[in-house]
Amino acid sequence: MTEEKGLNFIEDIVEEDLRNGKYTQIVTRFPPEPNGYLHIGHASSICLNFGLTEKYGGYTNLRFDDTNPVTEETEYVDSIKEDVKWLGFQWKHELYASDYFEALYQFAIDLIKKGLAYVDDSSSEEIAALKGTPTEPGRNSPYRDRTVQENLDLFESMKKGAFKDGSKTLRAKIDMAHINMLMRDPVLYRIKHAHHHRTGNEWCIYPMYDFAHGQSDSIENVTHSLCTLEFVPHRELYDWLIEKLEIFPSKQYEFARRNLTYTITSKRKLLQLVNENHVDGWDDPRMTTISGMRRRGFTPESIRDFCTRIGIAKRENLVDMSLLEYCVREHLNKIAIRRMAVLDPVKLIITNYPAGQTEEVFSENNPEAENNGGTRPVVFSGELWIEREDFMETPAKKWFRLAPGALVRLKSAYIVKCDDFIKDDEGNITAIQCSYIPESKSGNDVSGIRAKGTIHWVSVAHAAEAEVRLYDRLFTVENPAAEEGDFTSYINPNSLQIVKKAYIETALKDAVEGEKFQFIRKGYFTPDTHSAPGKLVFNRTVTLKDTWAKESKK
RNA sequence: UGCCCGAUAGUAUAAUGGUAGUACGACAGUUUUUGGUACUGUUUGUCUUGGUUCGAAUCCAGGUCGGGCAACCA
Repeated sequence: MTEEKGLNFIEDIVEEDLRNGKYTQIVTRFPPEPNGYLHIGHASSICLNFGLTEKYGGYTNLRFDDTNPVTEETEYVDSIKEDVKWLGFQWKHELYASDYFEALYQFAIDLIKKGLAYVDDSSSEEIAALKGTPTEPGRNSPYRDRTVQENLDLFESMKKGAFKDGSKTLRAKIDMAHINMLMRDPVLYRIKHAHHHRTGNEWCIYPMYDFAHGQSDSIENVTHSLCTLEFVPHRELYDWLIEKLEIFPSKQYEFARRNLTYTITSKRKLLQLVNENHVDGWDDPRMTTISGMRRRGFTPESIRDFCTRIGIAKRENLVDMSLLEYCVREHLNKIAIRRMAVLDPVKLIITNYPAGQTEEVFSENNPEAENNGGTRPVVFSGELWIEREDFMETPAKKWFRLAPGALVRLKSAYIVKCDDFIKDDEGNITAIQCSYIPESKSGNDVSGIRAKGTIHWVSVAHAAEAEVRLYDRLFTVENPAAEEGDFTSYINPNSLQIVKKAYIETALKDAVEGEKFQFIRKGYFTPDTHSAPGKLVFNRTVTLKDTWAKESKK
């Protein structure tokens, strides 16, 4: 079978490497630093790395880039593993850069012996001062010409804890006039007397990213090391270290990180939202973290579909949130169970329905399911809750819901005609009076009447109650990170609207976390993580498309 | 005033010297007991100037614009 869709530039590289026999299988890795929760941008990277080995054979490792003990925590490790698994991917090996601390230490000694690294006593300010600028060369450190033996001894003392934080570093000896600033004798090791989440107090020197990442890739025989564009200048150093160390030549390739409108994808900024209590935690349903989207009701399938659709390239981008919403609607439409819930209730009284009478009507569970999903019984009565917005005292043009004198179908039940309505002293409508047409019962309608509109309802005497949380975009601007000033000043004050008491049909009473529902005509909903029987809480994942909302604005 | 990366409809992404496609969005229509879904149609694009070529989004040169690079972060 031939591939119809065009390949992205990384797939091109992989196919070329496979075709010319450079590799017989490929190895990739997903390498998060455990200093925060994963977000939609990581999902894209995960899909790329795991997707590549699923497609071309080989495997993908999960590797925690835990070389900075002060920012990293086990809580983050656990959440990252959960999120990757939830997205539906299985890593071959669970690995940690900290597993390689001893190996990396030996690499450093190797470099020193080759005369390619030295211990520098300069402070970080002094190092910066000698670094030069992008347009001026740097100057050599006074400690640059120490002998190999002296460097070996000093480095060993560093490891043994003889020196204070910041007093010494190990640096590569490359070229202080190099056009690439990262090649101007980059720091390889720094002293940090800090507790590490895995190695405890065993080490007091920690490798920098540049001395850990490529070597870890190499140790694991990673063939294609994929990272984001900001690491392009690091590639030269990545290759230099592998060459001088004479180890497996992993290759780094860079792609553009994905950005999404009306949100942020920066762990630092997400952490700020959490710390400053702008949101309810990392898994707040308004957050585009994996855990937030999971709690909001997104499915792994929809997120993976989204990542496939936005693709991978090297140019800057800002993807429309509407595409993500499309993907989740597309999946939920197929799997979500249809139920009726009234969020903003007003009473509808059927004056010609016998007082106290009830009857069961049957309503489809999911018309999009293969065999229709079957039906469930719903109790109908003469006193119902309907949505306040489904009635208009003075109907707009093209309005075909309830209005004085208008006919409307009550979903899965009867057609009713609005005869009158009642207002309180302040002019609020408190009840709508209708008469129903007995011959129009859903399923065997012999009335010959056609109602253009259909609305949902819940019987007053049989309704259960639930809290419903309606979410909107977290920011008021498309690209909060690019705006002037602090991004938190662009937070949407109406991003969460809580409906304390919504009326739901009885079939919804046993809803549990993980279940997906469509509240007919209102959107897709899922029980919140803190929802409990008797105290139900639903999160709105996304609204349905609403062409009437557009029409009514005309 | 150095080096590196990039530029294709509103957005994202294909076309790898040979018909500029696809998806989302927008707009219009058909179907509909969800103003949902489904289906149909319409709309809009190669940053710029030269060059090579029978032929350039693609190759070359210059320019413009956007992003990155001077952490003991990753």
